[in-house]
Amino acid sequence: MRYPWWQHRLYKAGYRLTNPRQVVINILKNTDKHLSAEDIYVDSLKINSSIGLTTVYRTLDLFQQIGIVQKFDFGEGKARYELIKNPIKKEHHHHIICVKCKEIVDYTDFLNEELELINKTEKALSEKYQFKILHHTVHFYGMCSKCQAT
Amino acid sequence: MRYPWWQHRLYKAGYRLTNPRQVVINILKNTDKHLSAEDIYVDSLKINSSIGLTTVYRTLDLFQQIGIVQKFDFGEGKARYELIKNPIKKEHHHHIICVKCKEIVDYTDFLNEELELINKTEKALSEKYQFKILHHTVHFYGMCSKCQAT
DNA sequence: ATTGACAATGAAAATCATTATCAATAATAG
DNA sequence: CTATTATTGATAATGATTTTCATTGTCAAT
Repeated sequence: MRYPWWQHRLYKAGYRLTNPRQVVINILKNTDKHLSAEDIYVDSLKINSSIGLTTVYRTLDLFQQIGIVQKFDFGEGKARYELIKNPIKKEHHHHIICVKCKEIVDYTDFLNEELELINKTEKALSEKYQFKILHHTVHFYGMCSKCQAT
Repeated sequence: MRYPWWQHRLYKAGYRLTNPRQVVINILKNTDKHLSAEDIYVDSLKINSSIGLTTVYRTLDLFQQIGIVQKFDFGEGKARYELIKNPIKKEHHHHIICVKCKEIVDYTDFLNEELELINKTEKALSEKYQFKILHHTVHFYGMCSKCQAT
């Protein structure tokens, strides 16, 4: 394929390639953090100072719908976004979230053991419920050591 | 124990038993839906017309922190709440969410197969990352059949 | 039963992430 | 290169959640 995978997805779904979309992709590609729309907007201004926050929101929403980006809600009152990682690759991870201070810990333990189950589940669910599944999340919620002390 | 489990948790964590808290618990106990704060507020008015929306929010947040209630963010722009279900019991379930129309499907398939892995993971994570884990979520995101057609 | 300390409440205003509106601009087809 | 649309950006609007603060309720100790 002559285009990057995400560009393929854009075209295949009938959307155009624009500068704001490239900028957002690049920002996400170059971080391993979970960025909020605001974070991405601020970063995007460094590259193209005319990009609007609205466009960032629209772009992230679009990317999420065509399966380029994963949207996370950790209960902070705002969403965070990440490029979808291949579950087979190392970058794939899950999260532990403190219900009090909202600290987020990424973990990669047991992902191999989980992979088979997830694949099996994903396959069965997409047939049974007629969903085209794009990605999944596993979140453990609890209280971090600091907040337990309080 | 002479008190219901949730009441124990309240007292153990140093909180008082109040009418609004009882009302919120009762509403959650008598539904299998994922209610929003507003939903719960509306229902609570039928029981005690002087309860405020603010208190509902505060109560849900408190319950979430002491492990009575599970807070869900399905990406609708508002949170939903549910009493924590015992993973061993039948009521425990996970979710499939349409990234476009936000339809939420509960599923209980493969939960038995999952149980062992979840328990093992939960134990290991709580030791490794020093979290007191209260509950977990598994979400599959995709596009429902209706939205695929559009 | 009464009281005092302080947790909890409710009303209203404030905050803040996200979305709608709409005229201007840019990307692709032909 | 031009026409046709998708896309954009500025702004205003929305709506869920939080803050503030004066009032009230809970519970342990009288």
